[in-house]
Amino acid sequence: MDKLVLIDGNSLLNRAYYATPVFSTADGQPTNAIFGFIKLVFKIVNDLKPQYIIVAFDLKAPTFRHKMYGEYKATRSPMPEELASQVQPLKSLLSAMGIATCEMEGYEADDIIGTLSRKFGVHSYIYTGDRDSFQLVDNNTDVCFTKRGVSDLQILTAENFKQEIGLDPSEIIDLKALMGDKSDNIPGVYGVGEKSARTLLETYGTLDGVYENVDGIKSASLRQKLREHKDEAYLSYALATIKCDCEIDISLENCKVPTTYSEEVRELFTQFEFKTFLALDIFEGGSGSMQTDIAYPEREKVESAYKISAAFDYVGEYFIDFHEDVSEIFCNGKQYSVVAGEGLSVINALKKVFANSGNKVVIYDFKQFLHCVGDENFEINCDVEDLSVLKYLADYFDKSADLAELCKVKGANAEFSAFLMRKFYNEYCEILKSDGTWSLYNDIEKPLINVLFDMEKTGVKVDMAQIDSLGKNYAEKIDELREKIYDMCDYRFNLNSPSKLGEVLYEKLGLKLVKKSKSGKYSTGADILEKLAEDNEVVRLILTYRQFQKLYSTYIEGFKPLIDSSDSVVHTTYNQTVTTTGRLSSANPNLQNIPVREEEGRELRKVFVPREGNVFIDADYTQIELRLLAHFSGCKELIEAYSKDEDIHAVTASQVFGVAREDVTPKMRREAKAVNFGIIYGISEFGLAKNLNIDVKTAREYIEKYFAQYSAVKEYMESNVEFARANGYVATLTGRKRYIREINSTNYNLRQFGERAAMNMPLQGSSADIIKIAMVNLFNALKRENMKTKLILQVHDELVLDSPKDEADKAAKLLRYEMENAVQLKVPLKVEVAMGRNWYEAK
DNA sequence: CTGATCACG
DNA sequence: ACGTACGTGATCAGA
Repeated sequence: MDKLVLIDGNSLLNRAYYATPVFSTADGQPTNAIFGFIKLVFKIVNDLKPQYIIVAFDLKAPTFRHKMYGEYKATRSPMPEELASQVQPLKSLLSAMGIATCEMEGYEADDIIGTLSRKFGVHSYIYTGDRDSFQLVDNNTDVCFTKRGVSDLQILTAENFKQEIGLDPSEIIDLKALMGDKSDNIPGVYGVGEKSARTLLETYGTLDGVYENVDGIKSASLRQKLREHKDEAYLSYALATIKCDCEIDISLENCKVPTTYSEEVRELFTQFEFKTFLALDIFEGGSGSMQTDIAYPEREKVESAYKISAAFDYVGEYFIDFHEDVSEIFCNGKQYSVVAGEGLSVINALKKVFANSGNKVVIYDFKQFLHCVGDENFEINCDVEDLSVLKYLADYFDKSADLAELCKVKGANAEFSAFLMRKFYNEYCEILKSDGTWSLYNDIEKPLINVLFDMEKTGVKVDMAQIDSLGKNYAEKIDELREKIYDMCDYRFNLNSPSKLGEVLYEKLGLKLVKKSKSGKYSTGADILEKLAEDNEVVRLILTYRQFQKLYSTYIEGFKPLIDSSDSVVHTTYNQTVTTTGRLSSANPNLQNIPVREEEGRELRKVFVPREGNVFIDADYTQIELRLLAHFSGCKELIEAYSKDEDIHAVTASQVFGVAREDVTPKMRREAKAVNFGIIYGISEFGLAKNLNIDVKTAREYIEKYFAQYSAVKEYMESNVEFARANGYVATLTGRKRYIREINSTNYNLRQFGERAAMNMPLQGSSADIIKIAMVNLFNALKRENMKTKLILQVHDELVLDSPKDEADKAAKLLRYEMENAVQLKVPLKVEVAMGRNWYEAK
């Protein structure tokens, strides 16, 4: 049977808009929704191979439903401007493409689709993001529902409908009649939600059935609700019913799926800057192949060292998807699947590839590869590019974990991973080169890979005696506290379970409930317990218990298995490709969150020690993000304060509280410090109030005062938000980008979050840029000076060196110099350096 | 496998 | 009327 595709144009354009990050052409026309829409159309045509296609649209004019019920869709907020401006261009494009569209005054797209699905005696496939259309499913009609985004399709057919939805298609109308529909403002029966509506339909079958048996309904309140809102229920039934017998004058002949497209379409794609589509062979004179499919190369399984050795005599580009057991390697037009086994090690086979300076290697996660090499004689003379780092910088949206997943996400065959690397590599390079961030990759991130590898490989030495003795102390404390708490509560329970603790605290001990968590459980977070602790001994003990429990489980027990028993060294892994701001992260173990704020935990830093005969040199940027704020905003007061090396929090305090510098109290300084932090985070009254434990009104006054004093900062923050709104992203000093989809969201909370992220990222991210530059430069300087000093730790604004005593002074000077001079800003970068026999002393 | 909690910048 | 500081990772409990 012939296939007819019916697309709910408005619904899918909307989905495409929110699923695709906002982007625009050079002249400012947003095109993301159009792109997403056409991509989906191509995908449907390609996968389903239908004979006919029609796209139905709603019109602005009121429909028969509005006449029935004035409030119909009244609560719907208008389309965002960036989306509205894409509707007409899409229609023109579809028309140029020869794809039939249909819209009718007085009717919605749903009605058009319903009617057409019954009209021609073909099998219809309805594509929509709207559940209303579920009622249209029958033996000749499937609904392809875009669950999230546009690619996650749920296919509903006559066969699977009951199983997937739990109802028959026609019952969708009865369901809506009872429960209503918030998005369309269909009232339903007030007080009846999905749950009770489904129960009713299970029992009585239809809306009529429900009302015929309304007297027999057990629940008095439900019975009353149904009686009271009977009119609304039947009105809702009428509103939810899709009309399948509209008068539509359209013939199938005019709805054929095009095979090739005119020059006009090519021009429109060019105008919209749709490079992906221009690359397709779908224009007049071409084959009409919609296949974005790449012509995959020959792939050969190799198990003999001899054979692969011959292949690797080739000089040129190599693309390597490295795994110790099976590596995929693409070179010279062919992909080799190298299976490690007796007499064939992938590393050995690759030795001559890396040794030949005429080669260029593209690999996914070079640092990981270097850890696997292990061979002292493995020389690297060729240029090496890391696709995982390139992807991190260029592909802002995809969060796929590894190369195999990336291939799948891009709709390609993951077996040809190495071959596909070339395609991805070229795409990413082009993106970085065209948006001016090639140097961020080439001069910072790429050399940083080797720095991080060296840091990880070197590792940090651990004092085993110290960790054991601390562990013992903590364990004793924990036992003691646990028994005391059980005694005082007169009840033994799992102290580590927040939910049990909540029950005991609030139900058994009858403490005043402050707040419930999202999932309806009692909150027992430290900020809440601290308020209760003022006049409750048990709560104080619980807080202390928690503190030691954390230290013991995470930093003693959690650490032990990660210490190399042969030399007492821990090797963390620095992840270069996870954060949205450009920071590194550290894992297994995380060495970037070793306690420091409380003395009990700070002791743990005595565990980390230099190697024999060495000292630690620790250097911290002081307030680097606030200095960047001064730089970017150009705020005169801040720049002046930093130029004179003044106490910035005290300066802020005197300005915000309107007192002379010498009259600033410690409390005022503390509060001003919180304001300064708040500014960096994209301040909100509520957040500041919570942090300082003051009321929202006071917090608001602080913020207003701050912005009144530092108007340039206010303008700078606003400009970030504006920029993000217009461009969809914000950027750092080096051009590192973060796209913020939430910035134009219609959801207030999401949008607010987007705005705070837009304010924070350039500061946090530029700080990350700067320390990365310093790390690369320091690494080179240490090498240049032939020094044995090793960079071993990075904690966002702090670097730690493990340095032989006889070169420590020189190393400290280099360290300070490279950090302070990584970049030139309008304010000086200040670094505090300290030395010590362990991390505790050096900080 | 997610949420709550808490360690850091 | 709602839910709120930015960025991470580890551990534990309880589905």
